[in-house]
Amino acid sequence: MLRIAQTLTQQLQEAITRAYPEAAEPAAASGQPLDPQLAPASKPEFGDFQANGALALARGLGQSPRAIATAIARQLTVDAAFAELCLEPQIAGPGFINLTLRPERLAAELAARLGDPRLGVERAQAPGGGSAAPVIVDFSSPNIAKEMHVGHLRSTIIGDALARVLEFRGHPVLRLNHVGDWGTQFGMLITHLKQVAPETLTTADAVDLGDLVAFYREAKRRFDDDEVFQAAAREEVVKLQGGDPVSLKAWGLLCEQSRREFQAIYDRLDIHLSERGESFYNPYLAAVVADLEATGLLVIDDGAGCVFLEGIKGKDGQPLPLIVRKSDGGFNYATTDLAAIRYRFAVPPSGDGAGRVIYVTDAGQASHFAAVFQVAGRAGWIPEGGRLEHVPFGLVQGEDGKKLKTRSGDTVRLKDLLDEAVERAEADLRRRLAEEDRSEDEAFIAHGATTVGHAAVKYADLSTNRGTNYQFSFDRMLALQGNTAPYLLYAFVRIQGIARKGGALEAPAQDPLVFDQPQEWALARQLLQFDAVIVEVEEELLPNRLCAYLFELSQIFNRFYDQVPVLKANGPARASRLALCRLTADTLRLGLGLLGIPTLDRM
RNA sequence: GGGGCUGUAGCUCAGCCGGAUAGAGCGACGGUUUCCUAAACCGUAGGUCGUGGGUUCGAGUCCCGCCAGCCCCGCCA
Repeated sequence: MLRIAQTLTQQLQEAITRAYPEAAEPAAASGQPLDPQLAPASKPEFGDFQANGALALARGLGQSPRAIATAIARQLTVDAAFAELCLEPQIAGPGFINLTLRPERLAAELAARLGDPRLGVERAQAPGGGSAAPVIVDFSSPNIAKEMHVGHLRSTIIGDALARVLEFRGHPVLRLNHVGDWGTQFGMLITHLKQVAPETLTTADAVDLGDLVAFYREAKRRFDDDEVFQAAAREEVVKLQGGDPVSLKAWGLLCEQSRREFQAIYDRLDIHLSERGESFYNPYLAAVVADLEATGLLVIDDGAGCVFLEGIKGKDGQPLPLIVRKSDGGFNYATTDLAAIRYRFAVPPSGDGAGRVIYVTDAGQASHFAAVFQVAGRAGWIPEGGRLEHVPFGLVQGEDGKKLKTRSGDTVRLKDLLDEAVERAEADLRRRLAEEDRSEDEAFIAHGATTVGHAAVKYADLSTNRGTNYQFSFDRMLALQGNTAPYLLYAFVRIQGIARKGGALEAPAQDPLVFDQPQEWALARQLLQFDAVIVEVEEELLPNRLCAYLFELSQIFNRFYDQVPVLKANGPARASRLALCRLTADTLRLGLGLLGIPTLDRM
C-alpha cells in the first residue's frame, strides 16, 4: 500500500494547489510544499487513509478547517485518477478528510501479492542507481574466555532481526561480531594461566570453557588485589599487542576454543555472523591517534591522549575528555571503537565503504557512543550522508524487576536459558498431547519443543520496545494466548490445517477476488500493510513494530477463521478465502522469518 | 554535582511526524463447540498517561520546573 499512499499524497498535493494556489505555489517554490499529512486511518470506520493537513492550513489561510477540507475534497473528486482509486472522500470531525479505497482496487492489490515472493515489499534503491554501500550491523559481541550469558541475548536477537530486515530490503549487510578478544583482560588471563595451568597455553582444549571462566575470575581477583600481578599482566598485554609469538599462540588457542562455544549457540538460534574482533583493529590504532593529532583534536592531559568533547561536561563543569591513549602509551576501547568507525566508513580497499553503521549494544553505553561518534565526526571520518547509529536496548530483568540472575545469584548462561525454554515447551506439548489423546513420535515432539522454545525467547525479546528494560518470564513468553510466539505459530498451523483438509492454497487464484464479509475485508487490509511495516522497521530499527503487526494479523485471521467458513464455502467465495489464507500464511512465514523465527506446519 | 533513560489499567507492555472517544495482552467476571486443531472466538469491568506550569485550533507525544527509579561520568569494555 506504500505506492498507493504515495499516489494519494501526490493527488492531495495537487488538489491543495488547485484549491489554494496563492498559498501552495510559494510554499512549493520555497522547497516546503504544503503537507496534506496523509496517514493510515486511525480507526476502520474512517476508511483506509486520513488526511490531517486541512487543520494545519487553517491558520495560514484564515478559514475554518472544515471549509478547507471541503475545498480540497472537491478538488479531489474532479481528479479522474483519484476517483478511480477511492470512493467519495468524507469530511469528519474538526476537518479530517477520510479516504476509502474502492473495494475492487483493494482486491486487485491483494491479487497482485499472490504470486509475489516479496509480498509487495520493494527493494531499496541505491542513491544514484549504483551498487549500494553496505550496511554494517555490529551485534552480539561476546568476550573471549567467557561464556555467553543473558547480557548477550538482546544484542544477538535484535541485531539478527535488524540484519534480516535490511537484507530483505536488498541492502548488502555486513554482520560483524566485534568480540572482546584483545585488551587488558587477556594480560590477566594469560599471566594467571602461565602460573597455574601452563598447558592450556600450548595445547588446544586442555581445559573446557567452564574452567577457563573460573580461571578468568581468579585472574580478575588477583589483578584487583595484587600489584605485582597487575604489573605482570600489563606487561603481558604489551607483549601480546607487540606480537610476541608465545603470547600470540596462547591467545589464539583461547580464541579458538571460545569461538566454537559461541558457534554452538549461534547454530541453535540460526544466527550468522562474521567475527571481526577488537584485535582486527590493532594495526590501525596508532593511525587513529596520529589522525587526531594531525587535525588538532588531540590534547595531552595528565600524560593521557585525550579529545575534549563539545557540549558534554564533567563533574566540575569542565569539558569531558575521551581518552584515546593511556598515559602508559597503550590504547583502550575508545581507540578501538574509533578505529572501527574509521575503517568501516573508509573507501575499499582500505575499509568497508559502509553507508550506514549500526551498533546494537545496551543503553548503558549511550554516552560512550555519543562521545565516540562525536570525535569520529569531528575527525572527518564519517562521509557525507553516512549514518552512524547506536541502537540501544534495556536490561533483561527477572520477574522481581531486578537484573536477571540464577537462584544462586550468578549470571544466567545463555545455553541454560535456551535449554529451560525448550524443556518447558516440551512439557507443555506433552501435557497437551495427553489431554487431547493425541499421539506423536519423539522426533515431532523434539522438533516442536525446540522450535517453540527458541521462538518464544526470541519473540518475547523482540516484541517489546527495545529501548526499555525487559522483564523476562518463561510463563509469559510460552503462553499460548496473547502476544507470544506460540499464538502466532498456531495461527500459521491453522492455515496449514486447511491446506491438509483439501484447501489447495497454491491453486490459481480466483480472478477477481470477491469478498462480502467484514472479516474478509479486515484481513485483506491488514495483509496490505506489510510493506509499510517493513520499511518502517528498516528506518526506525524497531523490531517490535513488526511483532505488533504480525500479532494483529494473527488476531484478525483467527477472527476470520472462527467466523467465516473456508472449506465449506463454494465457488468464488471459497477460492477468494483460500487466497486470503495463502497470503496470511505467506506473510506470517516471511514476517516471522525476518525475526529469525521458523514456522511449524503442526504443533 | 553533571548527563542519559524510564514513569500510561491490578500485572506486562503498545502508542508512528502533535490529530477524532488513550489501545493490546494477561489476570478478573460472563458467554460460545453436531462445523477447517477451543492453543480459538464474543462480551463486561478496569485510566487524573508520575506531578506542576507552558506552547498549540489540538499534547500521552513538544518545551521548562519538580518527584521517583535505573544507568553513565579520565586512563575496564
